[in-house]
Amino acid sequence: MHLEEQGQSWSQLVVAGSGEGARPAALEQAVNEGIRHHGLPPSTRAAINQAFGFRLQSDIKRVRLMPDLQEHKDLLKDLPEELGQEYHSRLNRFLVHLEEQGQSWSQLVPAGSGAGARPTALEQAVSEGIRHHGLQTSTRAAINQAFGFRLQGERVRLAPDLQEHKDLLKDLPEELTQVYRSCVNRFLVHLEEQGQSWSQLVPTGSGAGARPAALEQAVNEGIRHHGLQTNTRAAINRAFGFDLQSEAEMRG
DNA sequence: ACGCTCCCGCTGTAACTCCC
DNA sequence: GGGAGTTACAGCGGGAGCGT
Repeated sequence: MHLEEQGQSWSQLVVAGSGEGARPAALEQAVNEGIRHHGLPPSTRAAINQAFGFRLQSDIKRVRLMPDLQEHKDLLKDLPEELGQEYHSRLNRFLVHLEEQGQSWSQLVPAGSGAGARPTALEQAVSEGIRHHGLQTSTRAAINQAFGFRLQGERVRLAPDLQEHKDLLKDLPEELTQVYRSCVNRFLVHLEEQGQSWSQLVPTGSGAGARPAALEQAVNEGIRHHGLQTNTRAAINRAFGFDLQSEAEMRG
């Protein structure tokens, strides 16, 4: 019925003969739009997949969920039982990440590494993944807990160079917690590394409740692609009374 | 429509390290 | 020693997928 309301028909969207395992692009788009914008129930996609044996997927960006390498599958299977589901998930993500980088666990971890070990190649891969590829900070904790390793994070101490940014830090509200100060600090440093500055992104006079678009984009990019802590957005909102939103919120 | 599970992102506090 | 700054961690909530 939704299709007809849109002036469309099934045969326009699905190439004749599409069968088991097919993924008709036009149909996928129509289904996803119907769900997103026209109030179709989210299960519509699953229903169509079941009915026709298709493999339609959601249009939100999804990463591959399971590792391909047998070695990695085995690793996941043999994790200690008491490891929480959350850490299991982080580890899963990390192994997928490794494969995307063309690497594997056994390349990074010398055979026989046991409790207390600190395999350098692994440590580096984890830190890089966290800093540059959007892995969660708790990935390190997950690996440490699962294998008894003692991986550490990289320490950088940086302060902004621009006077503008130094002034900004000096004038943060007193009640702002240290964690949030740190996040704002890191963000300003990040901006400078990108050749940008606060005043380029934030229109003068932006006050409580504002949502400067350029700033929002810079923050979300920094979090997703440059390893800024996820608190950074919250920190900036607290510090300046802004109402920046996450990519997830904007999707929804 | 609803329940359940899995997976993931967001937030804020706890616990740590660094440096004067 | 203590303040400033950083990282680890836990809890929460929500989307997706699947079944009923």
